[in-house]
Amino acid sequence: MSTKTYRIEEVSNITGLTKRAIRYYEDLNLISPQRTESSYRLYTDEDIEKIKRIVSLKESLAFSLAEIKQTLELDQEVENILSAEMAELATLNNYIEMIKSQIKLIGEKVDKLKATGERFEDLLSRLSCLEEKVRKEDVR
Amino acid sequence: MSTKTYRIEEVSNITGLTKRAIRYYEDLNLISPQRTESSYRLYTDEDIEKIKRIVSLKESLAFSLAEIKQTLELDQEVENILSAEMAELATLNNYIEMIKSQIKLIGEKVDKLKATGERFEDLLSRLSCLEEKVRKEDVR
DNA sequence: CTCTAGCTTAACATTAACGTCAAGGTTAAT
DNA sequence: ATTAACCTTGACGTTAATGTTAAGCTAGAG
Repeated sequence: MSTKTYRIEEVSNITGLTKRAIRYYEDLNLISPQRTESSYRLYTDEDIEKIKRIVSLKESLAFSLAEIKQTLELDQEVENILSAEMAELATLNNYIEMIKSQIKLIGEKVDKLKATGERFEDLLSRLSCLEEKVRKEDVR
Repeated sequence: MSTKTYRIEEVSNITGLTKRAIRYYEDLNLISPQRTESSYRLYTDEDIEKIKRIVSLKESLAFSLAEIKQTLELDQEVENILSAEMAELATLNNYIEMIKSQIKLIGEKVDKLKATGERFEDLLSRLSCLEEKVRKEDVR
């Protein structure tokens, strides 16, 4: 068994979270790394996996109001262009790129959410199996 | 044209937002309802549609850290049950229901995100048409 | 006309999720 | 043994997105 452990800075680099955020998650009892005698936090690969799951769930956070505003504005601007049926080529291509990146972003969020959903689908089917089994034994 | 207007409380009931939130969105320039002479806010059906879009985008917000924690805990508890391969029927069915509701919730968020995505897909294809058209005219 | 319910702005409060010091202990290389 | 580069725990600051309270107009029912 690989018993390698990591200190917080390394974990920060691996997960993309700040050290502050990682400690904060510990305050919230999302994670509970071991400690050295001098109370340095030591993270295992398991801890890191858990943190990665947290990050994935967090990243599927969709929109702050500021982002919603931008989204609606982009929408509106494009609608204006479309109804005017004219614009410079450069402008058009600009907007096309912006919309493409929006679509990509949304797609990524959808994927992450779906991954979480599938995880639960899996748990559900396994639980259902167990339930059936237990039910039969109870009858017996 | 239906010129019906609504006062803020009505809008609150229709959209499920608090009056405070609705006013706050106005501060952020997400909406700009008309005003009566005595500066009462008057919302049109269009305003309400816009607010509904905002709500939809907001609801696709996936998880706060508190929710993430619950999600991970549920996951863990189910894993424990599964690995122990035993539990009372009532307990099992409880967890099955909890997981089902998680799955449903995630499905709803995915749907809302997808709706937003499709909206942009539509804009993109219309923009691309226009771009092509403009490009041809430019060449001419 | 009056009263109540609803509207307004303004201002301060709160919660989540961190950022940013500060003061001091630890580790490891030189 | 020293020093730089880590780590620790506070504690206070910040931003977004509201909640709450207050003080004072307004609209509509009776």
